[in-house]
Amino acid sequence: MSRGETQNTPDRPTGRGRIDKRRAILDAAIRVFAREGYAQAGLDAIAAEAGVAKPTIYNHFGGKETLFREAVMEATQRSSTKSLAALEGFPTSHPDDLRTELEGVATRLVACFRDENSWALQRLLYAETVRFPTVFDDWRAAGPAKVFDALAGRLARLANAGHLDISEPERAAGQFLALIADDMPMLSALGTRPIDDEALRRAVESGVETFLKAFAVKGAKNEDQEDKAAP
Amino acid sequence: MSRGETQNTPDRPTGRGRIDKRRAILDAAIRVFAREGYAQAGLDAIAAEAGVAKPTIYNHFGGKETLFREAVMEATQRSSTKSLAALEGFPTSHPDDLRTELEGVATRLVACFRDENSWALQRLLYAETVRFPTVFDDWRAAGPAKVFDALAGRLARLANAGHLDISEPERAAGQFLALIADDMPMLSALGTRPIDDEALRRAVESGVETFLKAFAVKGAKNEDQEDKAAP
Amino acid sequence: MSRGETQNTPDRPTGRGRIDKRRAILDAAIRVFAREGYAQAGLDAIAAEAGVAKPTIYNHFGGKETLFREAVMEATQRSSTKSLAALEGFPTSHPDDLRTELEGVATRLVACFRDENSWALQRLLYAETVRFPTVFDDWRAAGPAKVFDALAGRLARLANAGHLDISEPERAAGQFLALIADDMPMLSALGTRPIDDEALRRAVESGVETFLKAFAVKGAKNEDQEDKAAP
Amino acid sequence: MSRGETQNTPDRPTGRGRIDKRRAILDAAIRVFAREGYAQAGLDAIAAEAGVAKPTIYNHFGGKETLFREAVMEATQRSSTKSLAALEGFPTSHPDDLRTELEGVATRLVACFRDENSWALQRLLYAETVRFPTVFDDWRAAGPAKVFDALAGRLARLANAGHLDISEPERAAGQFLALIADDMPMLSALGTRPIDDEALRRAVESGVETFLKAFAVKGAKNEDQEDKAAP
DNA sequence: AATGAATGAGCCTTCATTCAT
DNA sequence: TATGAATGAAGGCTCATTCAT
Repeated sequence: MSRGETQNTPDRPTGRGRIDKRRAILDAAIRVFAREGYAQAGLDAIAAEAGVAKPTIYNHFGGKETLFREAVMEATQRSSTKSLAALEGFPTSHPDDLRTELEGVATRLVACFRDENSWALQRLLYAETVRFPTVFDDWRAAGPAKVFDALAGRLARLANAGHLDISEPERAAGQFLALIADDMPMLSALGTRPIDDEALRRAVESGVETFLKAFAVKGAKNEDQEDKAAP
Repeated sequence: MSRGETQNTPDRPTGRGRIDKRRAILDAAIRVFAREGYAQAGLDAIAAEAGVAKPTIYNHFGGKETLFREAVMEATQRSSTKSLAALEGFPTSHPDDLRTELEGVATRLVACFRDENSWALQRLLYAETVRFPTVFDDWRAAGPAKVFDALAGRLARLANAGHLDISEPERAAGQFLALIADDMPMLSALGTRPIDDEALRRAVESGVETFLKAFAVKGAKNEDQEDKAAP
Repeated sequence: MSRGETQNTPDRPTGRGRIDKRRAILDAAIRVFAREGYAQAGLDAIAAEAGVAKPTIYNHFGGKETLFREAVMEATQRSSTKSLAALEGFPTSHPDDLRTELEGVATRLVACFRDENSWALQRLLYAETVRFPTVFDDWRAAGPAKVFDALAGRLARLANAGHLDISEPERAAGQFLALIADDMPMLSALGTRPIDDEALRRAVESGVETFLKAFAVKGAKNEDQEDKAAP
Repeated sequence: MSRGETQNTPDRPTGRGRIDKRRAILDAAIRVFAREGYAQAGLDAIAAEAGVAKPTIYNHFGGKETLFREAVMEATQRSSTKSLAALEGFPTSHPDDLRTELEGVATRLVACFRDENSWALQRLLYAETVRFPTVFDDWRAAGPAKVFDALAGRLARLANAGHLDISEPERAAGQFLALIADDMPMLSALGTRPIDDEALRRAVESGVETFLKAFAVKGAKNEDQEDKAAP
């Protein structure tokens, strides 16, 4: 429903089969592209993994490049939806414990970023933006930009409500993301190895800590800066 | 030291040709690999761009994979050397104006990161770490790890001297880098488009600002926190 | 039997192309392999001679080695069939004139051996048994072994009927073949030059003569040993 | 001394080194050609096995083809010399026991034929006579023809002395060789596997037996045809 | 709509040969 | 003389794409 194209009469089994094949091809394509890269990925492998014949891919997508673009956008949709969901409920209407709330979003976001699908996109984009510049733009608009805007908006709301001392919400959003997630590529070898959960948790916690030290409202009563708050 | 790199003896043509060709091949290889990716890069193109015959590449490197590894490490070396040089002289023995000094290193580091060579490495690593896991480890050890350690050491020295309030220097180094450089991939479309100088300057400045708000020594006399210093 | 060989249904173009191409490739392959040897033979040449594109060879045979094996076995099959046919009708139920009969089979067999196809196999096997030992075993089992056994059986029958004085039929079969065909490699420069028909005829005749001198039943009435039979 | 070319002053160590290298190259060449075949054999491998640099081969032989020709002829010389030596002393001046004498030569000849060097020649000639017709002629003249003639001459002498009943000595020589050696290719898989000694011995013995049955002088007193000689 | 078969183009690699020392 | 270095040519194999069914 979110991104269907034709899907005219879902009750017709004919249409279903076609949809199913299209979906199977896209799924196989993302996997193979992520595993092999664009140039190395073979349509043979994709066709085999999708359980269809090679020409069927051409019937549906016209060629390798279009398949790549559509597969990337499909994965972007999935990834973006998850990330936006991670922002739901933040901030609460009464952000009593801001640190806990920030750690909550941060943890949920990081959980999205560490998803295999997300890394696959990351690697494919780094690898192929030179050859397919528009893919990057489409990805940014459908993925990171949405998340970024949503986060900035929420931070702005918190600032307006006097819970944070932020003058440029977009800058703050970027720095928040940087502080909680910039370690991940190194921790996971660019997404190719499992991340140590504990190390990741500490990095997130520490990122939030730094963010709060920089943007917390000074003299606020509900902050847990007991270690530095002198009477 | 046995087989130096530069070895400036232009009077002896013997052996020079070999060194020159090797170097020409490595240079061409990085360019072509960065432009096309590992799988898509053709040894034909590399040979042509290096001005040598294809078998010469095999005489020197044995094959495509080894050439890739050596080219990456060569570029890593260059990149790492530049970045380490950017850290030279930081901090000065008397860091009177810490903000200015931090902006200095940040600006110099960011200048390194925006270098075409650096982006090429970044893209190649994201693209090929799945296939060549050891390349990632070698790169990290010879590049980012060195810069990271050097920066962490310098921050630790500043903290020990009472100029910064840092408990975990390595964490602070990571967050410093994140704050000043995390924007770059998006600003430059993963290194494929020229960065807006002014936008980059503001991002660096803002990153340093946030870093200082989080790690500056509270109540210090030489800090320029006049905007927040309450009377 | 599931996928027959000839399957004469020229009205159904479906699938015929496949069979035809496969056959054309095998034919071309034997020719080129025989002419150039395994290593020197190029798949380009085979494809051109077969009138197909190079990848078609890979679709059908998977690679050069498999193509070689199948081409050799195909030629072996053809050769073996011919040789076995040459043994048909020998001996007749009433071998009145044994010399004439032996000269008949000998002549027919030698005609098989001098076939270009047979020489091609011979040369390929001598050349490549070092590299492909199993090819030799397969060839022997499908070719010479069959002919040899058939001949030995027929000689045994003649011996049992009292027409020849043979104690070891297999040995006699080998010696018969040696006597009638051992000259051929030298006469034809290992199959690379046309054999002088008259020389070959005399060699066969002489071989049979010697065979008979060694294995004819002494004192038999229907032998034409009038020249040596002393009163 | 037999086939030296330059070899002006063998006392000069300079000349010795040259001779040694030439010889080392020839030895390596025969080995590699025999093992790999002409097309597959690499000059790299030959140079490495000979312990010289590749251009040295060109200095000595001019190219791959000439090296092949000379290596083959060198091996032919060796093989031919051995085979001729096997004929020495046959027949003795008083051939009392002809069977034993024939089995002696046969055994000695077969021992030559089963030599690795001899098989290498055989395989190379079968493989390359199509491409190098003159090599075959040179080989035949320097090798088999000599042996054949020598054997035919000796058989003729025996016939003239009344010890054998042979009208065409050359034909008899060919048939003798065929009878004692025609089994060898099959027994040894064209020289690629060790021959069963006992099987070979029986084949030789049986070949001589057949030869004698065909060419022994009838009614001779010193023949061991006790099984057939009726009083 | 889906597929088996076929293909033109291209790539990695190897090799016989030559050049300059 | 002997060699390290370089190269033009060619070979085996793969792949994205199309045709006919």
